[in-house]
Amino acid sequence: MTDEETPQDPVDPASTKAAKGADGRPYHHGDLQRALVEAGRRLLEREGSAALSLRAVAREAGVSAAAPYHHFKDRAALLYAIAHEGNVALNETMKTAFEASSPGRERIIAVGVAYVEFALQNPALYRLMFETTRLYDHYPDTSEAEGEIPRLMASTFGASMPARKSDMDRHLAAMAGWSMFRGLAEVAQFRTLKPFKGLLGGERAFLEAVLGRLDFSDRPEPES
Amino acid sequence: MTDEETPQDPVDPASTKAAKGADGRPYHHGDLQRALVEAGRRLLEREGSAALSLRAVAREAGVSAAAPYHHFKDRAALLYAIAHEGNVALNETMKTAFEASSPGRERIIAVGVAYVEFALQNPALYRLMFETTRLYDHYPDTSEAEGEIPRLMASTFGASMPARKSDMDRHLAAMAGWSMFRGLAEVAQFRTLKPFKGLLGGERAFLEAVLGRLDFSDRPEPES
DNA sequence: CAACCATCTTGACGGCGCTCAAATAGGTAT
DNA sequence: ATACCTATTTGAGCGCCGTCAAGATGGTTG
Repeated sequence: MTDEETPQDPVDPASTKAAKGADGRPYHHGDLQRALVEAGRRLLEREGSAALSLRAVAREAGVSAAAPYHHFKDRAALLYAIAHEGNVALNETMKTAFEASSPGRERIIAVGVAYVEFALQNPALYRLMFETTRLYDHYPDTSEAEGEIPRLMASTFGASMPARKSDMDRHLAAMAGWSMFRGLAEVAQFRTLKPFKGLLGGERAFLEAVLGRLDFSDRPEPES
Repeated sequence: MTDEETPQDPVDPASTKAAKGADGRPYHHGDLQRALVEAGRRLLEREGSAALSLRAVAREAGVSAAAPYHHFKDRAALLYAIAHEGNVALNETMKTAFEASSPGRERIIAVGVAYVEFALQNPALYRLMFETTRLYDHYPDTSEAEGEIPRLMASTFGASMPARKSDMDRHLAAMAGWSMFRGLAEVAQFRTLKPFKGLLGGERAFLEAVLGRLDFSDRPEPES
C-alpha cells in the first residue's frame, strides 16, 4: 500500500506556480479519489469510525472540504468506497483460507476463523462494511466483492455435503454459517470474554471451539 | 403527518403539578426525562435512527434544544436510556419464550426465534441497542437487563445439557447460540432472502431451520 | 412575603454535510 | 508560444448538529 502522499513529480518549487502553498504538491492531485480512500482508512484505524467525517478525511488528505465532492457524490459514497476495499480484503482472506483447507468441517472452521479474525483485527473497518452492506442491500448493483461473500459461503458449506443434498439444505447451512460468523465477529469483541479466551488457550482456540458448535452433519430433508 | 404540535403542551393550568406519581418529581413540565425517552422511541420508529438527533428529540418532546442536558449528560446518555428500554423489552420477550418451552432443543430454538423476531420487528431499536451495548461494554456498571441476556443464554443452553458437562462446554454452547442469534438477527433482515423464506413456508420456518443448524449434541471435553 | 432552587429557555460557538460561483492548472490545438 | 478547454480545487455560505454559559421561570419553603 503506497500511502505516501509526497509529490512524485520533481516540480521545481521556485518556477512552478505556487500560489496555493510551498508544499510542492501539484495543484492537480494525481489521484485524489484514491488518496481520499486511503486517508479514510488511515483515519479509521487511527481515530475510529466516529472521526470519519468528510471534512476530516479531506483534511487528512490535505485538500479543501469541498474537493471530495468532485469524486464522490456524497459522504455515503466515500464511505461506500472505503467499505468496498474492506470487502475485497475480507473476500481475499476468506478465499485464501478456503483454498488452504480441505472440504468439510475443517474448511468451514478455517473460513470462519478467517472471517472473524479479520473483524477482530479491523473492528472499525468491519463495522463500516457491515453498516454499508446493510444500507445498500436493496441496491440492484451491489458490486463484485460484496456479492462474492455469500457465494463463497455457499460453496464452503455446499462442498461439505453430499451432492444429493437439496439446494435448500445447502442454502440453510450457508445461512447458519454466515449468521454464526457474523454473530461471532461481534460477540468475540466483548472485552469481558478475555479471561474466558485465556482459559481455552487463546483467541483462536476460542473461535474454533465456538464455530465447532455449528452442525455439520447430514440432515433429512427439511420438508417432504 | 404535518407539523402537529404534540398534545402534551405543558400549559395545563388545571393540573400543572398535581396528579403525578408519588415516586416521580415532576416540577415544571412533568417528567421530562421520561418524555424524552418516549419521544426518542417514537422518533426511532417513525423516522429511523438517522433522525435521532438530540435536537430532534427535544423538538419532538416540545422543549428547547438544551433542555435534555439537565437530564442526560450528553447525547450518548440519552441513546443509552432508549437502548436500555429496548434491552428490558427484549429480555422479557426471551424470558417468556424460555418459560413457555421445555428444556433442550425446543427451548433453544424458541428463545432464538424470540430474539430474532424482536430484532426483525424493531430493527432500528435493535440496532441502537446493539451499538450501545458495544460502546458501553467496558463500563463496569452495565445495568441489569444488559447483563441478563447472557445469563439467560447460559441457562438456556446449560439446562439442555447433562449436568456432568463442564461449565466450559456450557459456556461455549451459550456463546455459539448467542452468536447465532445475533448473526441471524442481522442476516435475516436482508431483503434478498424474502423469496427464500417463502419457499420454506414463511419467516418463522426459516428462522427455525437456520437455528436448527446449531449443534445441540453432547460433546467431548474440548480440551484433553 | 421573600428567598431559594430545581427546571427550562435563550443565545452563542464551533463543527458538520452539502452546494455553488469563481479561480487555477494541465493538456491540446492553433 | 498562444489561446482555449476541461478537470480540479478553493472559499464562502446555508442549515443542522452537540454543547455550554447565563438568564428566565415558577413551585417550595422559611
